[in-house]
Amino acid sequence: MAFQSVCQSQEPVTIADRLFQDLRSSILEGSMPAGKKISEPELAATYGVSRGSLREAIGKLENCNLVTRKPNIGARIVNFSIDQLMEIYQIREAMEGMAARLAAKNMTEQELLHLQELLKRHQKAIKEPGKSGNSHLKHDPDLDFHFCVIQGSKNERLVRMLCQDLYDLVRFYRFRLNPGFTPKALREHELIVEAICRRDGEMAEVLMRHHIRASRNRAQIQLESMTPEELGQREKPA
Amino acid sequence: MAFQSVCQSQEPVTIADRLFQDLRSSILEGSMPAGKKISEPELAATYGVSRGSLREAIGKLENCNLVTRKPNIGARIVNFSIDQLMEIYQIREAMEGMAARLAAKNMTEQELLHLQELLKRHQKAIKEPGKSGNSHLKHDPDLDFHFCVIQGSKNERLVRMLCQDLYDLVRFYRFRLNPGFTPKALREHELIVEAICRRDGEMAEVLMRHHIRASRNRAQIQLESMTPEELGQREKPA
DNA sequence: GATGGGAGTATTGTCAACAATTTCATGTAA
DNA sequence: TTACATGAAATTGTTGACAATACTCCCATC
Repeated sequence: MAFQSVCQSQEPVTIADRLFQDLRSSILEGSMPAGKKISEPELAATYGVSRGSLREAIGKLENCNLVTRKPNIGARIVNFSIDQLMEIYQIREAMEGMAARLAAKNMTEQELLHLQELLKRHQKAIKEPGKSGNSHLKHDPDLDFHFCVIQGSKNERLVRMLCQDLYDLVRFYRFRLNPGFTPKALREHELIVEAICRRDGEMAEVLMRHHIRASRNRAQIQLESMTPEELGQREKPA
Repeated sequence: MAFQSVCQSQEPVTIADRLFQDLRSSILEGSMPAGKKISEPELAATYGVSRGSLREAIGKLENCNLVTRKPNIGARIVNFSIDQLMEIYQIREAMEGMAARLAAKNMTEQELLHLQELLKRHQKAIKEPGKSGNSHLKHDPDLDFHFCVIQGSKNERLVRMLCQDLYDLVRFYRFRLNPGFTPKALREHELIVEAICRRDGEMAEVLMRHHIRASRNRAQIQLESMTPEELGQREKPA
């Protein structure tokens, strides 16, 4: 049960849908330069579709916060700053804290087993650093864990808001960072799972918030030591 | 500084924008029946625009969670259940709790004065119940208060997520409810403002979460005593 | 040399027609 | 009577052309 497969499960039935998913992947993977202006005629020609379909796809990307649009001017790939990333961490702290609280209350026994299973795999993976060299690019264990907890909240809208809208942005940035999945982070995951399994929602929320704050600090330290080039900030300001 | 004027400030420059805002108001005010299917040719004719522009507006409404769309089938005005409203309260509890914490840290002295000013007006208004008969329909003091705090968080994305995406749904439902602005709620507001003015973020968050939980309970009690007709659930299921 | 205006180009917004899909109604067979 | 197949009507998805707006480059003026 991969992260992507559940959150973005509906396969494209319409041209605009397929375009949307293709463009979304390209943006998240970084093959479309951050901050670059989108030329509608050019992109439409590249993908061999009409401008109308492309515009609809761009509209969806705008909803995902992956592009910004100005009337009569055009759309740009997002290129958000470290400050904006920190804003997202604050929001995640609040929402995922709540998700952990709800998960402790609402997860089924089967889901608890699945979560513990996941944790064991991560524990094993982190002891064998050979294989997990760059596999995090396609399958991030940290995201898998968070997604599992979020799903467990059983709050449909919370799941949508986090997985669809917010985590795209997380992945957008994470792709440009080193894997944030350290032994320390794993230990935090373990404590969260323990609290959830005890059905201790209060503690699960506290621990999840602590974990996300810690991740935030780790990311901030890492980011501040990087140059703009390393960050892939190949923006082309207007 | 009205709620609407700040959160949805940009005036329509394009036909699709104007359409979007018109439709959004119609849906929130209830003049478009909840759950009703949208007929593209019919609506386009009503507003005297092409289907293309209408479809773009519908796309924006979908992003605001005010309509749902299925490929090759069409769009429907949302008609969400009490359970879904409760989900939204949970999300608000988490996000606005964080907003209150941040507001205590980041609000300027001037903003604090404005907030206290607002509170005084509400205190006065609640003592003179004559005038505030149904004025809450257009200018809800409770929403004004919450908006003021959210703005004070200085977290741009948090503001957008709450004001643009989530509060539309709150207003959608609130329009069908009695005014939730009771003396009890006002007292809760007072306590929150006190904490924010003391720059006590921890306490502000606790109080805000308590307030939203209490609002949730008040709404739930009220909703459970209402018939589907009173709720305006004039849905026309597929 | 810098600034402002204006024609020309390119891009975005809008529209109406065409294609694909779904829905509804009718008729037939079990 | 019910169930299913079939075809017509309506609706949505897609496209290319036209209109409106923004950008660019050049030239005149200060």
